[in-house]
Amino acid sequence: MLELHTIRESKQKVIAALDKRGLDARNQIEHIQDLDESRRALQTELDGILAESNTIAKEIGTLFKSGKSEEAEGLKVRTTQLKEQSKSIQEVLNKKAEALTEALYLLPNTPHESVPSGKSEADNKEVYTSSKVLELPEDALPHWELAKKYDLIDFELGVKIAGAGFPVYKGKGARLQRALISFFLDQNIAAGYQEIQPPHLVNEASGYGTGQLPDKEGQMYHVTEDNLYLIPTAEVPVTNLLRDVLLSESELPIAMTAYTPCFRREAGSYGSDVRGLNRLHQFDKVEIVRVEKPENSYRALEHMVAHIKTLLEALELPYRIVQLCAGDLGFTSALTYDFEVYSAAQKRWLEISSVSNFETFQSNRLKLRIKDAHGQKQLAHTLNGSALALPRVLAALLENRQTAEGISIPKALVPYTQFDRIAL
RNA sequence: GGAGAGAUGGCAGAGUGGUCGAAUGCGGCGGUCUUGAAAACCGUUGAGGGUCACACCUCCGGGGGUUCGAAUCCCUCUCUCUCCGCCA
Repeated sequence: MLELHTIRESKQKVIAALDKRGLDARNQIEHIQDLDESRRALQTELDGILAESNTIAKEIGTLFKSGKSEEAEGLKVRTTQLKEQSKSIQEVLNKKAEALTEALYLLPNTPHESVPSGKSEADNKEVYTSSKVLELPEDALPHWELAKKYDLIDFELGVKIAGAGFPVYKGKGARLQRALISFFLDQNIAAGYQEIQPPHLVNEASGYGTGQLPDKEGQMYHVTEDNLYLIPTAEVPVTNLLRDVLLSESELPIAMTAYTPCFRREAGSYGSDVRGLNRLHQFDKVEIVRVEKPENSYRALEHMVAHIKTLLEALELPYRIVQLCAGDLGFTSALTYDFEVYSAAQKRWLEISSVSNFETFQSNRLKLRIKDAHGQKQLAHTLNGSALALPRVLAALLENRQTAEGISIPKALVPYTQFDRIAL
């Protein structure tokens, strides 16, 4: 969530930044400011009362010890009054503080200055395109047909076991999936990321920590019996490893990578978007997460982008990078690059990675801070990116690498798959 | 599922009603010594609010209560650990 002092000190800037997202936050910001001011006024009033009552309590103690119990009894009357006062102020104060937190939770992150303005996907800015886009023959098949032809994925069986959006990978399809996971993890480790295997269920505090709650409440599977959530991405458990942590500068940067399945309810999705592997309730993803000093975070973001490029190049896939416009930016992000792979058979771009700098938006909720050598504390910056999301990579591999003799496996993957072709 | 124990600063760990924001150790920071480092020794070192800065206030898992006064007593919730049972 946004920092209160930022709102207090640069109110107009915050409003302008949120306006770029297409959000008129003037009233919300005013409301927050009112709550903040009245909260502080009440706090000051309460502090005064508590100070007096502390002083009297000490006096009473001294009086009792020196045997002047009558005088002490006299003072008790005053403390009783103070107690009543402080109690009623405290009640109002708690309500204000709660309302303030709730109001702050509802505000999305402010976009970085360089984020292009715009309303939707259509306004995103293409910043890089890899060599040339493959031309496939007219009879090229989409991946769901290829998956069937070579018996790699069974969507119907998934429906029987769980429901739509829960594919069953079989034989070389399963092997290819596993190969991709290992390949990505190994590449990430080689780039300096520490491998983590986190829990796949998280508690409520973790959901709030990275910003899925309360914003995306309905998009996560909720195990109500135990009040746990199935993770929508490894970002949640991995970033929350650092919740309530005070880091020393020497511990930075922190770079972690994790493979996990991801679970998303995708309530409201429909149509051709959900065909095949395009949108699933359960999918695999390898994630990278970084914690950085504020002054280094944008350089780190560029490094992440460069690293993800190497993954796609190793897979020999045509791709482009787009910078999301303010209107398309995720709730928690200040700047996001999306990687999209071209699906020749579907004739469309498929998002396979999203790399973001959250600046202090997450760390403010997480209470993730850095302490420098002089004892100065500041919030860390958090970043993450997919490296990479599996299903669409798999889809793109199948579609882009189909030949009359079957599907050829990129060289870099062969050591992992142990086969270089999927044929009938 | 049953029984018991516990939750205190970056970490470990003392503290059963006022002298406790809290002993001690480790870690961190500064210094002495050293060519440099280690060791040793000396000093320093919790977090949040508030203030120009002080003052002041809050915080010993969360919430409530008793009391003039609570880390300490009571209630409650959450979580952790141990033993038993069940089990991959």
